Amino acid sequence: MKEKTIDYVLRATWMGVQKMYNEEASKKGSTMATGFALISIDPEKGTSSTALGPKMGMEATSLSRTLKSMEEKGLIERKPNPLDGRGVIIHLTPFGLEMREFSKNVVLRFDEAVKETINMEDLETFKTVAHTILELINSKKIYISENNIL
Amino acid sequence: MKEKTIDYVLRATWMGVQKMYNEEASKKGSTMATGFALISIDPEKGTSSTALGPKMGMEATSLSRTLKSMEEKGLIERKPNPLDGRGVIIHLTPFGLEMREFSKNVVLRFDEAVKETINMEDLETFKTVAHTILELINSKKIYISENNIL
DNA sequence: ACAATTTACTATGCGTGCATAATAAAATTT
DNA sequence: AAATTTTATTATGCACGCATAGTAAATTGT
Repeated sequence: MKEKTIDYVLRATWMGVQKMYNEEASKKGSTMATGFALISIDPEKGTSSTALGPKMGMEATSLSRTLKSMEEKGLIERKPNPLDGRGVIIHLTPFGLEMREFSKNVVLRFDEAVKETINMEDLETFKTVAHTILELINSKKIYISENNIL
Repeated sequence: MKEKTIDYVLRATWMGVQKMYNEEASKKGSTMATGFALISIDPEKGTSSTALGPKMGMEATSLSRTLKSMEEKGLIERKPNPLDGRGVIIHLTPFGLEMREFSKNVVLRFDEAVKETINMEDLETFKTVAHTILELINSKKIYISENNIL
């Protein structure tokens, strides 16, 4: 059996987690990305659109459609930022808060299940390796394809 | 600084790799998924549609659109399977073969870069942990949300 | 042989994230 | 103060993978 490349392992594992998260979320008529967003919104002070993406580890613009559907579902409200005419602060509705608890539990229980199954040193190694891979990519110094330095 | 959950680490890392792969592929007018498909198609014997998905670690149906666009771009040809009236064998065109080499190099160079940066034991641990996480999910025995056993 | 089931696809809707572009309101320059 | 640049946000096109549903050919059961 041929050795799997690192990208394959990463992709397959993340896809598995994603699928599980979507299955869980769909039990409540929600989705994975919605759950992540709910978790990342400050339940008291709210969170600006711009801050939300980075907080979730993604581009700020990637949430446009998700936030729109969350508003339509009554999970969030967008209130103008009194200090900045451009700004918007996203607040959770009571329903949003309720769904936030559910989403948070799904994530935490999965995290616990992993921690119960895998010993701490190995998990630390896992995180460190993942971090190093990301750094390697972002260092833009790996020579990948002929034409360019990434 | 709060500890990141395992799902977060996995997701962020895979997203980083995916982004890099797409940037590389776009230099040749291709995409990540197309590259993965090219790599997984047997250059000599070809590969059936059904076998391709699982070979790439995904559902067999997930490739419908990708394969269509690959055919339109002249990367592959679909030939009927003489042994099975339902079956189709996907073959690489000369252009497909050329692009396959490129894609393979991108993957292999990234894999090498990772291996040069991270020591082997840690990488092995990484792969083992990833595998264990997937097993944990697929064992369907983790209790995640209230209503159901996943 | 005929009917029922299974298998190999293909197509399509949905969610997700990136890139890009547009708009409007700061902030900065001049 | 006016002009330029930057920043916050939204919208949209594209790629990707899953789920679902359809079609046609093979297989199995009777």
